[in-house]
Amino acid sequence: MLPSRSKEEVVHEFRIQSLQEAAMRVIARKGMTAATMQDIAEEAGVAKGTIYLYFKDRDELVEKTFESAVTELHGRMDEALESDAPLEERLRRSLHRLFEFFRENREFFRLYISHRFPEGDPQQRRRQHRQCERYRERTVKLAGVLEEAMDRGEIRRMDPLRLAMFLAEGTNAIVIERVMDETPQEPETDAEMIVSTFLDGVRTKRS
Amino acid sequence: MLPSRSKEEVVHEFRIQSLQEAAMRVIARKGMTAATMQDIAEEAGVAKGTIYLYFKDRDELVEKTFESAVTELHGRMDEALESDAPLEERLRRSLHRLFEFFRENREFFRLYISHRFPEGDPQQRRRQHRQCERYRERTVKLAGVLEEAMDRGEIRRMDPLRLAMFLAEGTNAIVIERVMDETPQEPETDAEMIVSTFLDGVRTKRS
DNA sequence: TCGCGGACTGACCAGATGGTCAGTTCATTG
DNA sequence: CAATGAACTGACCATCTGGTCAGTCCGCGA
Repeated sequence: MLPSRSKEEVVHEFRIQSLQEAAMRVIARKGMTAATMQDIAEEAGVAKGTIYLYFKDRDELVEKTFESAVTELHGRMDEALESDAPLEERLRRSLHRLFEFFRENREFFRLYISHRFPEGDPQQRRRQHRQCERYRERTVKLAGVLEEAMDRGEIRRMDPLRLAMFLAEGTNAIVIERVMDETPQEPETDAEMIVSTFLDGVRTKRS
Repeated sequence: MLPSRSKEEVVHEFRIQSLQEAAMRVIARKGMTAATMQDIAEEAGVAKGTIYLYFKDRDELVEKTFESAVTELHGRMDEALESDAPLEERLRRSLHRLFEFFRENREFFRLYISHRFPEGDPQQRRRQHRQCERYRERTVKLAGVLEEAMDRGEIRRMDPLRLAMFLAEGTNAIVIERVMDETPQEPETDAEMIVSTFLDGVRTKRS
């Protein structure tokens, strides 16, 4: 049983969430650096000062926004990856959830990729380091699954991390097209194409 | 024979080039939006105002800088892609040049990727559209080569553009690791890993 | 009904940054 | 040597934006 939260706490959390959602929309529309606090406040229908009642500063707002969404996404994908099905099936399911998530949360995409290459001095960059790590988590997790499959002899042996990066970024390419060019398509098709290319390659076999 | 250029023109072009190189270094160090005109001027060893003698505004400086470098990179890669060797060989050579280029021009990398997801209003974004196109060029070119290979029966038939995107982004992943984590390695190794994964996949074949 | 206090507002401030331009430097030329 | 003007400088300006805070609003309890 969850501790019964007072009405105030519920309202408070609701505000936080709606501010985060507004931030996601604005960042998606204008880009990470171009999205101003004023923009986000207007999008959320509050005054700029109100945001500072719920978040210490701009960085905290962006960080928390990113954190919530990425936790949701990674949770869904990990669940699929952790089953005991064969690699092919696990990859397919995990990719399916990835595409599904980005189809539901198109806004999140820009925020997501803007964290891959944090800007600013190395000093400033340290603050974003943890968020960059969240991105890397997914790759490391995937590398673990791949290494396991190598141990079982399902795939050939090679550097698992590098292979995971190749797969993860290649997958992103498809997401990029879907989100940026607004070409809706069944997640199944995309997932299938990636899995089969990854596992079997594209070369025609000569009998 | 090139039209003999006057001494002034030579000096002028030299200045432009050294300003562009300074811009590349600063952008690589501080990031696209954090790099100020003051920073770039200091890096080039001139006063801020001097930059405006050679470039209309900040946008033009960045655009021209990007343009020069990307033309160089694409030129090198296209040359490799356009030979009449089998696909495998062409891919290998092209990737080799890509890795080589980024090893020589680490600075360019941040500028390169920052153009993939232009920020700003859709209205402002239009100015960057052409630069975004330069990025896409490479993918389209690659897609053409892949389609040709499909026609010849070298690889199985599928959406060539999507396949090219997958390959191009997957390749970027490796470049990212090399450039960001500063782990030098022979371009040959990376290129070989990508080509073999792409062509043959990773699944162990059962006889 | 009154008054309390937390939620909210938005004018305001300080710092940063792109861009300007009046003034300076200096090689060239008559 | 003096005059010229192109190259260059850097103080200055206008604007923008993150963050502040004195004041307003409003629901609720006495």
